Amino acid sequence: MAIRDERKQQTRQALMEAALAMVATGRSFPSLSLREVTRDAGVVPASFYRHFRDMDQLGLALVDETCQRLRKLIRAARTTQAPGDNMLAASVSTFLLYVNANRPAFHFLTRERYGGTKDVREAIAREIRGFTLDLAADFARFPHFNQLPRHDVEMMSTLLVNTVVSALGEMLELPADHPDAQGAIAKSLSDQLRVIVLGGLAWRPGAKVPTSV
Amino acid sequence: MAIRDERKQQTRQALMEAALAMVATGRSFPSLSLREVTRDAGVVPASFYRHFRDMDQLGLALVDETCQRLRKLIRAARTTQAPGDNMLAASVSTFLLYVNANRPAFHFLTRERYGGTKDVREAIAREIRGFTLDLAADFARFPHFNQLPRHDVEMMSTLLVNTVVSALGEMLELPADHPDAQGAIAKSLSDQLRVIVLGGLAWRPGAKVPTSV
DNA sequence: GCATCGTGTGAACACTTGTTCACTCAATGG
DNA sequence: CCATTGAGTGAACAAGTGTTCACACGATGC
Repeated sequence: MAIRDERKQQTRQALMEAALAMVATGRSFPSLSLREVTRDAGVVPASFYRHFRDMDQLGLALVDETCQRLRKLIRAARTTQAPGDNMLAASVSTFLLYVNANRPAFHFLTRERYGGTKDVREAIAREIRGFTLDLAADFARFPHFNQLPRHDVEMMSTLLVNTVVSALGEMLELPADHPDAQGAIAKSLSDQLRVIVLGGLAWRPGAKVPTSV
Repeated sequence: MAIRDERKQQTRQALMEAALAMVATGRSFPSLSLREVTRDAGVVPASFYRHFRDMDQLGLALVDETCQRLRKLIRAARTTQAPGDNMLAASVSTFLLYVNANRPAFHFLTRERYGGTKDVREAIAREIRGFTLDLAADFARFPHFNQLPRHDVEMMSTLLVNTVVSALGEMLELPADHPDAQGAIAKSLSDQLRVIVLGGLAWRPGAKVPTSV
């Protein structure tokens, strides 16, 4: 019962990787055709239906699997992370290593975050939110922040994550091997994160922000 | 020489609005077909070529025109903006009004920022950068910030703009008339902007941020 | 008033698309 | 060992695609 399933997963993987590779070269996922994907995967179009009902399902599977893989990696990295003064810069640099090691996956997520179908966008938003909450939990253990309302800490986590995601988008526009420009982005990103942390330290809950909306 | 050009601009506009409307309903621009657009615009496919060489050119024109329009609006709003303590919240609320009044345009820009072709992405990035520099110029006139290096002020402007853009993306996922959720986003956004400003006030240039990348 | 210009037309083209179907034939399990 | 299962095949389909062409016919400029 092994060989059969194994081969099936193999072509399933081929389909997903073909789609991922095409997105990584600049195509947008919704513009990929089923036939293109099967062609690149070295399989006849009809075989596609043995694995996915349609392209939308492929997209969802792609989100799930790439997110699952990234979550594992990030979780592993976070536990081996020694807290300290230059924690930010260190986190940034390991994050950039991830990105370069998983460019196609990040490319796909970045493009489909707003570009994909409703289901895909929601799946990605859910993943980002989950990651934000994890970060908030970590963050809420630090001196000043453990006295802030949970809501405020989440607000700042969201801000941090958004900032990282923006830098990610900027990085993916660069060619893969451009260390100078990547270094500039890294510097800018860790400066920005530092501004946010400084702001968080100066933050007092519920202070003079008129909610005039 | 008036009537002819006028009618031409009219169908050109129809083509652009048709594309914009389709993107606003959730389609991604690269997946639109030339024939679909002409059909929605009430024109035969061959007429398309009287206005654009191909769909890519339509996309670029769409970026240019929507950005131009938005820039005018924003510039007008900025000059009528009285600086003051709740400037942030006021800016946020007028910004949200813009977004709701120009949903299709913002939808298009948000989706194509990472989802479009290289040319389109670069055009949008250029626009955002231009806007960031404008904001930095404004910002550099305030007490504390006029003593920071230009580079740092731009870094913070970028951070502010990225934060607004993230909130924008979140807003566009909501249905158009959902004042409660929009209010929540507005509150969160102005809190986040406040964190950044607080961080900027606490920022000292070149202070203990190790560039270990 | 008349020749010219140019937007929009409708038909035609060669292709690609998603989906279906009956089929092969190796792995599976009793 | 032999019947069954199911991943992959290749052909066929109706429908949609981008692009081209000669043509119509009203506005334009002399």
